[in-house]
Amino acid sequence: MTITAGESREAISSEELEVWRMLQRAQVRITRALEADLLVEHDLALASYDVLLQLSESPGRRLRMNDLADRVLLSRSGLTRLIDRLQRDGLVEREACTSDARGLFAVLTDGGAARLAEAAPTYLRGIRAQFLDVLDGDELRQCAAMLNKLFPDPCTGQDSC
Amino acid sequence: MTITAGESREAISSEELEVWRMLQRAQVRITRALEADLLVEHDLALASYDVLLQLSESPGRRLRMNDLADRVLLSRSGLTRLIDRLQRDGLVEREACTSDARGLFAVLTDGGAARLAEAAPTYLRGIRAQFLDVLDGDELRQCAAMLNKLFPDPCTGQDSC
DNA sequence: ACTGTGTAGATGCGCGTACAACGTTCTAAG
DNA sequence: CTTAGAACGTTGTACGCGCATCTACACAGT
Repeated sequence: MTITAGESREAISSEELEVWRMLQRAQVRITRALEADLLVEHDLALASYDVLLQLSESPGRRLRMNDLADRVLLSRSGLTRLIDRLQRDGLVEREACTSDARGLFAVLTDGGAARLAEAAPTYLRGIRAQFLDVLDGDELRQCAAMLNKLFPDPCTGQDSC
Repeated sequence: MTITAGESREAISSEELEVWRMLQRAQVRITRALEADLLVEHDLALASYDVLLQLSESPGRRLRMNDLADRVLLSRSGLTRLIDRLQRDGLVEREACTSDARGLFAVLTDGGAARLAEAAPTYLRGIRAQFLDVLDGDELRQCAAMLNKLFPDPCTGQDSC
């Protein structure tokens, strides 16, 4: 393997690989535990919870489908189906966009807000148990710093309408 | 919506929540980029790569289905189907366990090892680009320390036979 | 108004996964 | 030896996701 100036051409040590593997395992493990709790206690998938949460934090409890898809890390088609289900369950409604006939808002209903409020304690408890409680303040700060480098700032959402 | 819809012992600050969310986003992002590369360049899913890798690192290039399922973070049925596919493609073979007629080994074939060797550079390059290169040595050490707390003792695999 | 390019969502389809149930085999108690 | 229960792996089934595709609409240039 050729070595040029710059670190990116160096071989990867087994320690580095191990860090990566542990990261994967930890993330999957935490996410599954969290989702299982939500599913058992509130019959709510993690993706659904995220959608409800994003909507609840948005002005007017509404978001364009496109913007929402970006925030929830879901494909457009995936979001369409998920909103279908949430709408069927009465947690969300679709509303046309007056200034752009292509656009559609997903709007959180009162029922959806209530359901979110119900589930929030479970969610927060899970995060604390699986993640936050395990780390101290310094570690959390270090973690935040690393994440900022890993995930610069893609979410400059532009809302139209 | 406020954070404490229900009562937790200690409130979770929005910074903490934000760290968790970024962790989720970063992990999904990295994993998808990695999988996309593997798929495009070698027509190999990430889960398949992991199976091949685990087998290649195991004595005799073989592992019991159950042990393998644990290491790859897959359900038993999921692993059955995945091994079906890998076997169909000639990358893996099934072999009976002589001392336990219930048991089955998944065995890496020469073709599977070759395919793994082919794909490894892509995998390693992806990890470097998405993860390792972004962090410096200190950060990597901090990350390892945190992960050890989050995921105390992952792989205490006991091989039978 | 007309046409071409781009964007917003929805839909057909195939794939991969998990859950539950099943058959087979191992193990221990009687 | 017999039998109950656990463990291993596979199969039926349903579900969620993404890709490619489609329709409807927007906006610019002519």
